[in-house]
Amino acid sequence: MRITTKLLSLSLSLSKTLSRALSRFSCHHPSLTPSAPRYPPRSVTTCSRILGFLPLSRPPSSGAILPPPARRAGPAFPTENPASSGAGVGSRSSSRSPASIFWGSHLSKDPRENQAQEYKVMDGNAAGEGDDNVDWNTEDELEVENYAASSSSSLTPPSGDAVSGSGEASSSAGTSHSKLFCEFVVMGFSEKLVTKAIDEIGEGNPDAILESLLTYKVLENSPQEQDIDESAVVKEEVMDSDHFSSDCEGSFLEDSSDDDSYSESEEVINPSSEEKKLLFLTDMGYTAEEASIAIERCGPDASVAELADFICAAQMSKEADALLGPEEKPRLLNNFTKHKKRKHSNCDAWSKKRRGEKKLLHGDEEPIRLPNPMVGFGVPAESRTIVPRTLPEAAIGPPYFYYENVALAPKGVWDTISRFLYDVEPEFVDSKYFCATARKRGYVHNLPINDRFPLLPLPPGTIHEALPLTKKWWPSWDTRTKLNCLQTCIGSAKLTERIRKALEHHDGESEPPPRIQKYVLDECRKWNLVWVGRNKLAPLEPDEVEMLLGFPKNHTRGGGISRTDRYKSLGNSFQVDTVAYHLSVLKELFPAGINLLSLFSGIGGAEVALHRLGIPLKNVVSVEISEVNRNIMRSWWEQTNQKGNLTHLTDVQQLNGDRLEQLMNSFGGFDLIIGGSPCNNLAGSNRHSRDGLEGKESSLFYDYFRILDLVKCIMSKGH
DNA sequence: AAGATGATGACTCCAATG
DNA sequence: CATTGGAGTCATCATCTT
Repeated sequence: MRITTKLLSLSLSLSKTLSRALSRFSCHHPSLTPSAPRYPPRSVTTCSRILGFLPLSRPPSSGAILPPPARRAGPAFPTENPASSGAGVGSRSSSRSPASIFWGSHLSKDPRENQAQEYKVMDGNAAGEGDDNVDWNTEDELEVENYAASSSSSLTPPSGDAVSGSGEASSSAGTSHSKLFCEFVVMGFSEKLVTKAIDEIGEGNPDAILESLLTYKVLENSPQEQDIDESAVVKEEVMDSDHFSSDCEGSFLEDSSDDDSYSESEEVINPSSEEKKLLFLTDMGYTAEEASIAIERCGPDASVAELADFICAAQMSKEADALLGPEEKPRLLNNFTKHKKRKHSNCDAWSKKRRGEKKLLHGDEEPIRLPNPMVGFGVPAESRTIVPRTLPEAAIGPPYFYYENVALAPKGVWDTISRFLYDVEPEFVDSKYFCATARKRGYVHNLPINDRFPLLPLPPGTIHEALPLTKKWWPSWDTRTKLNCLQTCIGSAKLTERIRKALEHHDGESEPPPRIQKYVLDECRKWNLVWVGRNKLAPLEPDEVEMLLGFPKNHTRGGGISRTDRYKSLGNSFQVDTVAYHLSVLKELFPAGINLLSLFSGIGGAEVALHRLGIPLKNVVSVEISEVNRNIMRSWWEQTNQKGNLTHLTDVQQLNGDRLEQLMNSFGGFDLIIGGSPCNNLAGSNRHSRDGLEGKESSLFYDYFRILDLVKCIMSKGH
């Protein structure tokens, strides 16, 4: 029944190694530590494929580092999701373009196609007049003055604080290396090996160079067993990748349409996600056979990480068969097989097993835990001394980056996010320490954390301060002082009517009976209701939500935006004061202003935060799928008399290296890359599709990483 | 067509309890 | 240490109404 500890830790460490190896395949990731379990040939192949191995002939800069799992899988399953409904998912949703079914087609896409969806806003001083409509107190003082179009600070912040160029790429690469060289380095080969290979073979034959590099890689690890087998696998998979874009296309489409024909059947829990995982695993370099066996054994609901675990474990157990003895493996397989019939993912047994695994681990293998209290590296009210953190070298900017998502994600999600984002420890913060509403979020960033300061004026800290008119009607038995998380839906009028009737029934008494109190308070907490009259509760108005989240009043109002859309956009947004506190350290680093790449911009929480901090926005490239949200931000941009340039793009998936390089060439690179990718597949409120990081929308996280890593690469290449 | 409404649990953490 | 119950969560869908 129990899996042996040996196999468990083996499997887990392999999974971790795999993920680390994946992460490593950017020019900023340090090499695997010598002590780490080696898994090189597989990793090389895996990552090479994920990197878009085959188009060696393509311009290096156009290469995406890591296609998200859904990129190909999404359109291969013609669900009902086209752009129209996709846009409704929320401010950070992103529809899948059928044209982007395959990486290859992506690469060959005319960059102008993306440009066509883009429009330029407000060049220079052509901004709209007055900011009278904007309603925060310090608006006037904060308006940026004396804007000088200096680009001197665009690449290197003046302070040496956290800036120590990313070692590997800048040390020997310099600017003299060819694009080919850079491409191989990006793939994860050491500069030494690449130099050696190119010297031996010359630049004319990339395929031969690749062969050599793979050979070196194998030779490097030859003292250990198993490598002979693996080298064979490498070859095979290189071949696979050669016809990867042509041969597979048809079959994938056929398969998916077949699936679709019985997808309505209730026995099939989630065929498309199964297929997705199959594709993802084959992308990772496993054979289709391995992948489908894993899915069959682990069940249709196993995560990709679990499936990878399984395959690794199976491979290792196969190889270690002679050593371990024959009775161990069947146990392992049996255990995994048990999960096949589970109706829901992350079953208890699995969770317990995982928990058990983690207990066996130590040191940095600990899973990420949420802090209690959730104050991150410090909040304004708290005067504890901040321990200076040490960032992994690969994480150090430029550029700075800042990533956000819900703190209460399913287990393992933050471990994955952290691993991809250069092993930076997430900072979990509840906005209730900044304002009158809770908002538990995780932030992964490489910003300095000393000398932060809060936005002024400080926002109201309690419900009564934020909504003074409610104080009069607030009963003593409602002890809330902070609101719960503001979400995308509000309580209905019918609900508040029911509550009113329940309360009126006990109007003569001094207090309603405990049962009624409990009912009312439960509903209040669930729907964030506030007291607006005798026995009268009401959901928050959109402008109250704006205020609580730190946006100017009427930020989301007007211009054809419906009330429902306002709630939705606001519910998906940053809490400005919280984010601004973290970003405040940029003010002295970039006195002349910053160039900003804002992914999943939504209604512009990042831009508003920086603006309120008094940090001039020089060049802002904002990517946002929802037209409604783009309109909101464009309107804000004009109303606040911005002096910089705003470039709006629609789809993060279409932002490739070419386009990025083109944008960066025009103003010298980004100082900050900020974004919170879609949370809807992670959020607890989602009963329907809480699929984790591999979910349809939430998997766009990998695009955040892809783009961030591209920018890092482009910037380290030097312009 | 857009808005309003109600129905739809699971997962995770944590404090209290035994 | 294991168990239990409470609390909270950037949501989605079908259906009805306006």
